[in-house]
Amino acid sequence: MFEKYVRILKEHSMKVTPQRLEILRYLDEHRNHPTVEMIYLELKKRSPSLSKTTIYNSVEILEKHGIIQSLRIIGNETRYDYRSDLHHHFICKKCGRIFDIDLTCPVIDRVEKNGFKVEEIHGYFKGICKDCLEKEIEENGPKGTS
Amino acid sequence: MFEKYVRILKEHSMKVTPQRLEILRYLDEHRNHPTVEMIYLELKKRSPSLSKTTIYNSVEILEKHGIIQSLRIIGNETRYDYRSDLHHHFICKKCGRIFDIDLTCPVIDRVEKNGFKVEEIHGYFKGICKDCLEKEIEENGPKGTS
DNA sequence: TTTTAAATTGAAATTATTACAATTTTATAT
DNA sequence: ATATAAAATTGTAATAATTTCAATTTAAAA
Repeated sequence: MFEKYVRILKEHSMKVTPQRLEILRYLDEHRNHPTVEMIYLELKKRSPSLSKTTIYNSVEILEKHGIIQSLRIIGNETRYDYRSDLHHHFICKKCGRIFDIDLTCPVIDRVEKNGFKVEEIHGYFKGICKDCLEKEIEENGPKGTS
Repeated sequence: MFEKYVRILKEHSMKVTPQRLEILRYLDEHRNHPTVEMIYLELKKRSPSLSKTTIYNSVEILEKHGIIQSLRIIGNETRYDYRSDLHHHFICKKCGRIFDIDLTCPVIDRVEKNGFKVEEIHGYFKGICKDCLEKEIEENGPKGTS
């Protein structure tokens, strides 16, 4: 059940705690780029003694070890992504869902050509997702037929 | 002095107020991607009755009209950029300065090929800027000679 | 099993932002 | 120039997100 996450923590010489395992599992199984609040409310159902500070501490150290990644794509809250590899994000302005975008960034070279040493890239795309576009067409007819 | 900003506000049918003019001028002349707090502290020197709420209100409406742009590149605060055209940002992890990066994004097409309609792009690059890299070389010798 | 360093917890503090009601100001019509 | 109405500014209070901190508990090494 948790072997996978135990292994990850041990690989990083991090202590294995039930809280960290639950947080990792939640992020891995949901992939919904949740806020601390979302993780907290969900996990608190099964572990009523869980503290929100623990979530803050855990996501901080998990990110520091490069196990997870934080996002600041919308609103005032930080969101967390189980994936830590380089990829971008798209947020739908209609439904609010955040999608992972698997693209390698073709402009790093050009930025580095200006003398910058690039260590991280965060690409945030905002617009309307496929599903919401299709719904719009159903409702309004194709190409805004009025 | 302020004619430029008066013109911008009028073009958008926005009321012209001294506060808005000062905020626009500050953003235009500094280009340091300041937080609300930074704008507030600076402008308050000359206009002691200025309210922080006014800064929040103003940057909100200026952004809504596409006159300025907001950034969420580091920390918990929103930063503001006088430029509203499409460009990216680089933050130096050493000196904390934020640089404008003028690159057109070559991946929009590929994102849209996946069915998304892209309306905004925010590219955040993090690393070490040219100046800080050069300082490192001065201090440590070239290529980490120890 | 003991020990010790690290993690968890909950409360309090801090920081960023938003809400709101009273007052003032802008810009239009007179 | 003046009156008016709508909108902006202000200061305070409320909310929301995050951080700090000290006490307690726990993980894992000896």
